[in-house]
Amino acid sequence: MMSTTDVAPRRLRADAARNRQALIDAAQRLFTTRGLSVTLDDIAAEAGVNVATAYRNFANKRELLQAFLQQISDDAIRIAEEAAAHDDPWQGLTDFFARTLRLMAENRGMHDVVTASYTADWMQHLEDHVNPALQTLLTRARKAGLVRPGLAPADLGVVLQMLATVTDIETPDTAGLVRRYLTLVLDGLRLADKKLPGTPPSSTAVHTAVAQS
Amino acid sequence: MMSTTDVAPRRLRADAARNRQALIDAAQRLFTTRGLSVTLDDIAAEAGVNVATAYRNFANKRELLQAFLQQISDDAIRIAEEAAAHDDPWQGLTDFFARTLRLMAENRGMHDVVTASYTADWMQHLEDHVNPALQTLLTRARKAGLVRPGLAPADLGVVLQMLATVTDIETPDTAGLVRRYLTLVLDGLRLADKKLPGTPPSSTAVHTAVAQS
Amino acid sequence: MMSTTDVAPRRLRADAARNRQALIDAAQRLFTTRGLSVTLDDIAAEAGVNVATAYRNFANKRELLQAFLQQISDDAIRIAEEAAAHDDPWQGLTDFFARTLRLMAENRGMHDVVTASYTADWMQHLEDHVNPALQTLLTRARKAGLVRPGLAPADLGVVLQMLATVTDIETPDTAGLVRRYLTLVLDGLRLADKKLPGTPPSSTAVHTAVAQS
Amino acid sequence: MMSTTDVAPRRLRADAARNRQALIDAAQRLFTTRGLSVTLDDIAAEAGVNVATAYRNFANKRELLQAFLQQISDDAIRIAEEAAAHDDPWQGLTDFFARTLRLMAENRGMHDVVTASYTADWMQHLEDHVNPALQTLLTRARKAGLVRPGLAPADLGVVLQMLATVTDIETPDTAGLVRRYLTLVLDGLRLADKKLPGTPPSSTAVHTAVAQS
DNA sequence: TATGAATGAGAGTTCATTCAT
DNA sequence: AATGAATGAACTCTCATTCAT
Repeated sequence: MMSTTDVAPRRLRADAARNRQALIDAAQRLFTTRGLSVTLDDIAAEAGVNVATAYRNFANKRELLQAFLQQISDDAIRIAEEAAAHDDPWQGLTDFFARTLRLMAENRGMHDVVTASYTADWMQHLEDHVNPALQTLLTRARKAGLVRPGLAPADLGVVLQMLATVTDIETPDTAGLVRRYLTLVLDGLRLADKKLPGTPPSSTAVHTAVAQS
Repeated sequence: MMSTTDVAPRRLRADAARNRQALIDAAQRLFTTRGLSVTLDDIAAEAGVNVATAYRNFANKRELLQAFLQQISDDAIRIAEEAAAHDDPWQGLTDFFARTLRLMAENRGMHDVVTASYTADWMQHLEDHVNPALQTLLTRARKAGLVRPGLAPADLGVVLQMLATVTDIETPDTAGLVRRYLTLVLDGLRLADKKLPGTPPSSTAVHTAVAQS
Repeated sequence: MMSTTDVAPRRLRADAARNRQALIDAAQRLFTTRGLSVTLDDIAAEAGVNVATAYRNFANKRELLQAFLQQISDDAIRIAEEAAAHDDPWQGLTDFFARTLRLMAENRGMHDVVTASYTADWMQHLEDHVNPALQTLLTRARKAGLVRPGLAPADLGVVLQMLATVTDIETPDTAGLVRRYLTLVLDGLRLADKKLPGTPPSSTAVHTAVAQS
Repeated sequence: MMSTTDVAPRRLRADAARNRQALIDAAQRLFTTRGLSVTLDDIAAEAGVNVATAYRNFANKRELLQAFLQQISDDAIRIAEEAAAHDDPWQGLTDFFARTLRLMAENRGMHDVVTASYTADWMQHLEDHVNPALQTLLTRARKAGLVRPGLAPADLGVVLQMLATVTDIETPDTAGLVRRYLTLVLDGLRLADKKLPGTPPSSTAVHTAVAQS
C-alpha cells in the first residue's frame, strides 16, 4: 500500500505531519482561548515552530482555522452516529446533546470562531454528515411517542446552538448549568402532542459578524 | 429668558449632535454586521465624517462602542420595566422575551459585540437595572402558578441569550423562527410542578474570547 | 496720536491685545515647562481662549514662539545695557551674568526652545542689540585690568550658554549651584595676564537639533 | 568542533547585526542632527530598511535611542578609566575633558537627546561607572596641589556639560573653540587655594523639558 | 471677533505574509 | 524542510491648521 514516492521522504513526512498536528493543536488552544485575533506568530510559537513553517503547512491563517474545524467535525459526526445507533432513542438524543455540548465546552470561546464568515462551508459539511444520523434518531423517537411532532434535524442544531451559549457563561459549574438548561429544553421537546409553530431553518448557518483577520 | 446668544450655540451643537449620532448609528451598523474588528476609519467613513471627528466625539474605539451599548441598555431596561408592570404576568413574560428578542434581532450579530471583554461593566449595569423588574415578574407569575419553581432573573437572562442565537440564523423569516423556539422554551418554563436541576448563574457574563481591539 | 481708524474698534482691540498677551504668557509657561511639543490647543486652553483665536493672533505655532522670544529679547537687552552703564565694570559684568542667568532659570527648559532651528534669526537680533553693550563693558573692564585680554562679547555669550546648562540641573538650590560655577568661570575670566587660546565664535548660534513641530 | 550547521546561522546573524548596527548608526545621525522627534520611518529609511525591521530589532523608539546611548556610555566609561590611570593626574584630567568633549562633538546636538526624560536611567548608569574613576583622578590631583579644594566628580560632570554646549556652536573650528573655553575653565579649576562656594549637585541629571515621543 | 467643529497628514506600532539562507 | 529576517499594508490615535457659524 506504500508507493515508491512515499519511501524516500518518509522520515521528513513524519516530521512534517508532527508539525502540522502541533500547529492544529496550538491553533485549537489559542483560537478557543484567545479568539480569532491571535497572531500566527503566537500559534507557531505555541506549537514550537517558526511562522514560516506554519506557512509551509497551511496557505494562510484561514486554512489553519479550517483544519482545526475539520477535527471538530470528525468528533461531532462520530457523536451523532453513535447517538443514532443507540438502543433507546431518547437516551440517544440526550447523549447527543450532552456529548456535543461537552465537546463545545472544551473549546471555550469557540463560538466566535464558528461565527467567522468563512466557516459557512464547514457548517454545511458538518450538517451534511450529521443530519442523516439525527434524522434517524428523531424518526425513532417520534415513533416511540417521545418527542413533539414536526421536529427536524435542523431543530436539534438550533437547540444545540442555543445551549452552546450556556457554556460561555462564567460559572464555577459549567456542567451543572448546562444540565439545568438542557433539562429545560428537553422538557420542551418531549411534549409529544404539541406541535411547534413554524418550520425549522434550512440550515443553521449564522450571519457573519466577526471579521476575517 | 432665552436670548439669541443662547440659540446660536444650540445650532452648532445640533450639527455636532448629528455627527455624533451618525457615528453611533454607523458603529451600530458596522459593529453588528462586521464585528468588533471594524476600523474607526470605516465607521467614520460610513458616518460620512473624518476619523479625527470620531475622535473628537469619542476618546477611543471603546468609548464609541460603549455609547452604542448605552442606547441598547436604555431600550432593554424600559422593556423589562413595562413587562413587570403588565396586568397579566404570563403576558408580561412573553412580551419581555418577544420585545427583547426583536431588539436583538435589529442588532444582528450583536452577540459577539456583547462578548467583548470590556463590556463587562455594561452587562453589570444592565443586569442591575433589569433584574429587579424581572424578579417582580417572576414572583407574580409563580404566585399565579404559571412557571416552574425556583426560577430567577438570571434564568431569564440565560434563556434570552440562548434565544438570541436564533436571531443570527440565516432565514427568510427570523420572526417565525424566533417564535418557534420561544414556544419551545416557554413550554419548558411553564411546567409549574417540575423544578429545574441546579441553580441559575450569578450573572450571565460570558467568557471573553473576542480580542480587544 | 490716535487715528480715526483706531477709534471705533478700540474696545475690541483692547480685548484682542489682552488675548494676544495671554497667549504669549501661556506659551511662555508651557514652552518652557513642557518643551516645544505642547499643542496649540493646550496653550490656548492655558490662555483661556479657543485655538482659532490663537490663529487670529499668530499665523502659526512658530510665530507664537517668536513673539514669546521677542519678550525675552527685550528683557535681555535691557539687562545688558544696564550692566554696561554700571559704574564698576566688574560689578557690571557679574550683574550681567547673574541677572541673565536668573532670567534663564525662570524659563526652565528654555534651552530646547532656543535650540529650535527657526530661532536663528532671533539669536541674531538678540546679539545685534546686546553685543554693543557688552563690548562697552569689556573694554572698560579690560582697561581696569580686570579681565583677560582678547575677550569679545561673543565670549560672554558662550560663557552664558555654558552656565545656562547649570540651571537645568535638578537640585534644591539652583541659585547656589549657579553661583558655584559662575565663580569658577569668573575666576577663569579674571586672570588678567593670560590670554585665552583661539578666537571667539562669530556668533553663538547653535546647530539645530530639535525638530520643527 | 564547528560544523557547517553552526556556520550557516552566523551568516544570517551577520546580516541582522549589520541591519541592527545600521539602525543604531542612522539613529545616531538623525537623533543628534534632528533631535528626538525624528520618526522611526526616517531612521529606518536612513538605515535602508523597512520600519518593521526596526521594530524587529527594537521594541520601540525608546529602545533604539537607548541602544545608541549604550554605545556612548561604553566609550565614555573607558575614557574616564584611562584618565584615572594616567601617570600625571593633571594630564589625566585634561585628557578626560578633551576626549569626552570630542566624543560629544562627534555626537553633535546630543545635548537635547540626553535631556529626554527617559534617559535618567542611562545617566545614572553612566555616573555609577564614571564617578569612581573621576574620584581617583581628583584625589590624586588634589594631593599634588593641582586643583581647587572641595571638587567632586559631579563638578567635573557639570563642567563637562557646560563645555558640551560649546560643541553645539556653529563654527569652522569646533576643536579650537572647545580648547578656548576648556582653557578658561581649567584655569578656574586649578586655583589651588581658592575653595568654590556651595556644593556640587548630587547628580547632573537635568530637568526634562523635551517631550517624550 | 471668537468659537466649536472638522480635517489631512502623519506617527508609532502590529501582523499576515514572503524571501533568502 | 525549516528558519530568521524582512516587508507592505493596516490600524489607532494626534495635531497643526481651516471652516462655518
